[in-house]
Amino acid sequence: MILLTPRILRFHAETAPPQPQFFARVFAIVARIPVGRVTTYGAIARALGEPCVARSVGWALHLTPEGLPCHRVVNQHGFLSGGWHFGHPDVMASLLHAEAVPFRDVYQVDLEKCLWEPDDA
DNA sequence: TTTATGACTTTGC
DNA sequence: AGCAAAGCCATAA
Repeated sequence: MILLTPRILRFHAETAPPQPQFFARVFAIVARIPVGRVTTYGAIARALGEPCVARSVGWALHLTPEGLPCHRVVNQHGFLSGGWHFGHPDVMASLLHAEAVPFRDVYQVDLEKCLWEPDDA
């Protein structure tokens, strides 16, 4: 289940940004990433209909609620950019290894094999 | 309100 | 193929 932090909810309630529940959309897609697969910020952004919000997607993931498989989100090169959020990329790498995600390098997954493109439809 | 930053992407060299 | 610069969006200060 997707959980929005009180701060985010309050922000939406007060300012009503042009992109309603932008975070919720990102979170929903991240939550739909199958086990053993990973996706990229660009793919998520594209699923949102805005290919250029990749950066914002990373921002949203910064506020990732607990229970969201944010470790399955990597950059276009397959690097565990977000791994640092876990304290150490090895933590993220371990999570991905546990899901049988093919690695191209120690901190780089093989997008050719495990890339999952989200479908917002 | 304006400026600066970021878990990015794409284009150009 | 690999490195550098510009662009885009949302957020934080």
